[in-house]
Amino acid sequence: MLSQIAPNTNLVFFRPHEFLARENIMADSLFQIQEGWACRYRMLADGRRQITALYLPGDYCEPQWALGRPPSQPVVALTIVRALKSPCRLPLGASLDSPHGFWKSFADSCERQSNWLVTLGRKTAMERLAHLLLELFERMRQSGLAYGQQCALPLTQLDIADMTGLTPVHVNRTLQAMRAKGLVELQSKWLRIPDLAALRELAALGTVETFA
Amino acid sequence: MLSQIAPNTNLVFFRPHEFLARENIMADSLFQIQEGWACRYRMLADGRRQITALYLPGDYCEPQWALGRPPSQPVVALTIVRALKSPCRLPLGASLDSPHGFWKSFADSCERQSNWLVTLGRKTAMERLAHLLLELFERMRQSGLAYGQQCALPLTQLDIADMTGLTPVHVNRTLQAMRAKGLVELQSKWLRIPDLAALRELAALGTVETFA
DNA sequence: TTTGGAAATGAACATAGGTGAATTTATTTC
DNA sequence: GAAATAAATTCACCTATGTTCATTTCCAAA
Repeated sequence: MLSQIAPNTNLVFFRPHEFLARENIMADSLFQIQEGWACRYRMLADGRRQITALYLPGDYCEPQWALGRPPSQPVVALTIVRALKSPCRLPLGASLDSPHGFWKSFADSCERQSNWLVTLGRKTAMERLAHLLLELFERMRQSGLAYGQQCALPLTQLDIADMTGLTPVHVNRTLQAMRAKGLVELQSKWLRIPDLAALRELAALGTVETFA
Repeated sequence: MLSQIAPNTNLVFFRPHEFLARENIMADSLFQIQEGWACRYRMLADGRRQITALYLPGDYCEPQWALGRPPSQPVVALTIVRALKSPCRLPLGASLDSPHGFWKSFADSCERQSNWLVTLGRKTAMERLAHLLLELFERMRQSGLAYGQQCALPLTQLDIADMTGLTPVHVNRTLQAMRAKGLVELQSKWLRIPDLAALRELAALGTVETFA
């Protein structure tokens, strides 16, 4: 794959908790995650935290930086991250018509963000978790990182809480209820979804949504 | 201003409740709102609704359509809307470097959306309302539609509830509490903010945020 | 000017999810 | 493989917000 790396592109690594970008500091480069997970978030003054995006292998971090303004939220590695770094200004021969690549990725992330507005604004705890686990599984599968009904899920229950707008205690309670119903298996950073259709129904509640 | 309208651009009108776009039906054109308000939303199967974007005068509706995929959520007029309609594919000589125009507008809407994730995920009812009223006031002011500390706000309390992820009853309670504290005046579709700084502090809770 | 429907308000009660603190189980690290 | 640290789990109790339904106020249409 090395032969596909464009000029001005090089490999970089981050350790867990290391920043890929800090608030208000102009990003000079765009990353494409090769391996590992990262997240964007915002902290409130009293310590409340909300994760606003997750970056998985294959994702660009962060498409919006190409629109030419400094990151308004920090991005931090959740695991060891290996990424391709390239100059920030619309790299990658981004054509609006190509069904893949940068713009596709950007449109996907906009749509996911909009789906999360619905989930955070209107869904119950169990529906939120269903949405999250399903979305992550589908994204991992699209990158060829799912194996049957399973995939890696290197998030702590605290991370999950900060993504779903719940408390860690309630995430724990709710995951147990979901396990009891046979909706998910989740242990030691590994997710299995025994019944995809059931989880989809729970997450979407009848709306037509594709987690892409 | 008529002289500034590009070829292939023409004026269109919508009545309240009329659709500017429907779910999954490819938009053939992009609107720039001249007058009136519209919103994008999603309904769940049991009737819960979440508004995911508001379109005010000056806004493009909807930047994402230019990325070449059908709208995933309907857009409906909240008031009488007058808009400029132009062919959908990246109109407007959109240059990435211009500090205004299409891409600026797009980046703004991405950032607002991300701010709403934080608000819906982590903020209390009063903080949510403060965020909403402040954002709307600032946007109206930037379009020259605010007068001193006041501006039009043609939303019902039901609309506000569907934007903030609350119930109409609780919106009502909370607005009254805010009135009692002298934080806002809101009556007959008109908003006045006696103390901008106080409302900002309540909305942001110490995080550095600009509602742009 | 009336009138009919929408919007706002009010009040009593219910509950999903939050809080705080302790305990147990995993996971690193040396 | 023992110690140290982080993550998950449990429990008792609490509260912000939801629910239901009635009442009042506001407007727009005739």
